[in-house]
Amino acid sequence: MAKPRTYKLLCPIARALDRIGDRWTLLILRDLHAGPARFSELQRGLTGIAANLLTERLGKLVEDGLAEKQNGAHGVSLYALTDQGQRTRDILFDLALFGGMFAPGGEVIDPGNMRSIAITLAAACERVASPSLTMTAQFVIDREPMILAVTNGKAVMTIGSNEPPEITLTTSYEALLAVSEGEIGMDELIANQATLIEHKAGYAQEFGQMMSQAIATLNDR
Amino acid sequence: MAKPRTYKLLCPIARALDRIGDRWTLLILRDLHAGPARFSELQRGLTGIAANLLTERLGKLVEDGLAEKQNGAHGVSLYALTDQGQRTRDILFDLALFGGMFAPGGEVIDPGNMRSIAITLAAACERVASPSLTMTAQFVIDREPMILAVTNGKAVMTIGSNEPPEITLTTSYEALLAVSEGEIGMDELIANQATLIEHKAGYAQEFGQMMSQAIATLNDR
DNA sequence: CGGGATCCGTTACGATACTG
DNA sequence: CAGTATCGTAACGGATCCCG
Repeated sequence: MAKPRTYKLLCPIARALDRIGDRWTLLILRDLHAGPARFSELQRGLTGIAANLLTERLGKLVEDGLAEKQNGAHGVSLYALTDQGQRTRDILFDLALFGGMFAPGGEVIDPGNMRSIAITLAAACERVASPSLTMTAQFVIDREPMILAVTNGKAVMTIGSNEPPEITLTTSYEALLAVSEGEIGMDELIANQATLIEHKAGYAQEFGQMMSQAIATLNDR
Repeated sequence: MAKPRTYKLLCPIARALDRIGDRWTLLILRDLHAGPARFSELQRGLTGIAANLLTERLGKLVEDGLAEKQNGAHGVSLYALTDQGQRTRDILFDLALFGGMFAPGGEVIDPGNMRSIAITLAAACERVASPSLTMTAQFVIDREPMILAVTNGKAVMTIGSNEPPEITLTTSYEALLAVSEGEIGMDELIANQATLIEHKAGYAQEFGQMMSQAIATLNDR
């Protein structure tokens, strides 16, 4: 009788899962937390999602008021989180920290773009940042720039380069993975496989310390 | 090729969802957070889950080290969270608070047992409890007892009656729903549709205040 | 009766092809 | 580029049966 598969329970957890519990939906939200994205950008980042599923999931997110379709420049349309959609942030933070318990599978898969790790890095940094910390750091990973804005201990990572950073870390996805797997340390990364530029003096040490601790929280097995 | 539907991505959120992202799994964990449960108890609480799915999900949770099968008294077997499984707590807390944004569906469905609301009540109480608060409260909802243990601001709700409470609130599921929907206030609940017993003097006011605020956070639309 | 296993119709997903 | 359409396959839902 054309009934969708919903839990139809009064429990708020079930109500939440009826909106964001479907396959792919939380990963779409994950990517949208790194800033507005176009359809093809999302599709590229979600290795292997079928176009029709992405269409359907985005449609449901819009319908439920968690995302909206914006008209960007040059007639391109962008999907962005609404205020309500932003409130999935804590859930994704927790999932990222919980998922660190499990060893990743075998082969390294090209993630398509860096959106998939943006919120994870933000979660890990926020976990270890002191409540008073404020800094703007730029990451350039495989030539893709992203900005980590830490404001009074709250961390947000956004794809692009909107704000002038106090520090820039340039490295590769694979090298960063090696760090997150504990194969090399943050110090070795900076020494051998990355470039760290201080645009303002005195941020390098604090940044390095934060990142070391942050990445350690992603791998507490 | 017998490949299960996993994301196979390095992102820890994807790794997390590969363990707990399947349909029903998070709801099973929700119920297990209220204490060890037998198969039939879980099945009754998860209105409509097919037995084979519950079997499969439990098997995967055990395989992934998130739950374990215990041998209880009289040869009954119990499923319980492992330490790793306990770490889904924050995720469920956030889901409960996020899900409060959405209005529940039409019909009131008998939840089968009270496990489904245990972690939600704990989440709401912890959200509003001061970091120094410690108290033990008993809820008896539709004759089912559960214990809310708040320790230094951390809240855990467990089915049963293991600890002597300082206060007992006896009421019905429907009345509690009416409060959570804002139809009646906590004070009206206590006055008309519930019994509040202080086993130690002086806890009633603090308890009532906490519950009012807690339930308000479950309904911030 | 509790704790599942088996079977089968229905629904959702995944891959590819196609269109404005 | 941003989706729609189609179709084979995998997962789910409900029922029935089995076993201690």
